[in-house]
Amino acid sequence: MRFSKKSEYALRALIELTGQYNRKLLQRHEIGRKQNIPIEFLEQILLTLKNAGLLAAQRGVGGGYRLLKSPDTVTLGQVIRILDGPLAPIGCVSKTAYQKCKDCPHADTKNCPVQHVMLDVRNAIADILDNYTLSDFAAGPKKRSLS
Amino acid sequence: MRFSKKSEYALRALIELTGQYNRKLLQRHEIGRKQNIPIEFLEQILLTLKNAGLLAAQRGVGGGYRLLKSPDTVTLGQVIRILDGPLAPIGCVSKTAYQKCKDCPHADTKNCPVQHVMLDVRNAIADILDNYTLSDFAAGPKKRSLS
DNA sequence: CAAATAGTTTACAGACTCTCTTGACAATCA
DNA sequence: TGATTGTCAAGAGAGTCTGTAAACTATTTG
Repeated sequence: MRFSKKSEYALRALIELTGQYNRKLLQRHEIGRKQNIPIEFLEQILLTLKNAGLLAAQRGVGGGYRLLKSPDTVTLGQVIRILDGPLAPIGCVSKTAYQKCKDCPHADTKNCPVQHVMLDVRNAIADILDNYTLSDFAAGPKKRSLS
Repeated sequence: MRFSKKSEYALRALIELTGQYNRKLLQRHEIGRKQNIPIEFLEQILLTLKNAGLLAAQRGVGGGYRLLKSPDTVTLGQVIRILDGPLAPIGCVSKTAYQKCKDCPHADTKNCPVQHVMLDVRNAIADILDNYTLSDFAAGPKKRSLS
């Protein structure tokens, strides 16, 4: 039950980009060096984030990446879903990418014990990650609701 | 961010075994048939659960598996950790299998934003799964604290 | 004892994913 | 034009996931 390196790198890269929001462009190698991320892999990740509409890129001399959306409006949940897909621990409790269980004898009955507890888990995860913005995140550890 | 089929099958199998706790032995194919689980794969899972001390097995005619521990004392968190490893979404926030970050620039500083939020996530997951017993689980959907 | 039953163990196969690299290409700027 | 920087497609290598297969051991029944 792990998040991928991709997601982790994406979040770390976004710390840098949030720090430069509305300021300057950041190049791949700057981000890679500061956050210690393999640069070619990072590139893929930045591209994915760009294609998802979070970043803008500029080519050529003095080019680089910048955060397109306000860091107040982007949540960690959004970022992780872009890289890792749904937060839900099993497909049949995902709200953004629901998939019907194929082999569960309780499928469709609304009485599946597995589904019930996994939905709790999904909601707990989403409650945290969908309410945590890049601004919160880049500001570093701070008071949060309750653990 | 998915739990494996192994964990899901394990939980479904344990519903059956909890239902027969202190009653009769259940054979692989009974469990497999009722829960619609590929029998040879199920076998591996039951073995793993047995080796973890949750089940007892008996060979020969009339053999089968039974739950060894009281279903009140076994939590879903325990089961999932046996099959899928730690609940934590990244190694550096696992309480049962901590692993130091290798590439994080904040490693060891206690100021890592990623670590901070992921710890929240880990705790949210563990709070649910480590407080949900097989008895709760096999009893089916019921009132739980708060979602 | 013999045969049937049922769990045990080991091996592995196919598909897929994860992490990362490579190389050719396109746009921008000096 | 040439250097810089992002874009895109492909794939390599290792590992994991989901299962299958086959030989083995223990137990019970007859």
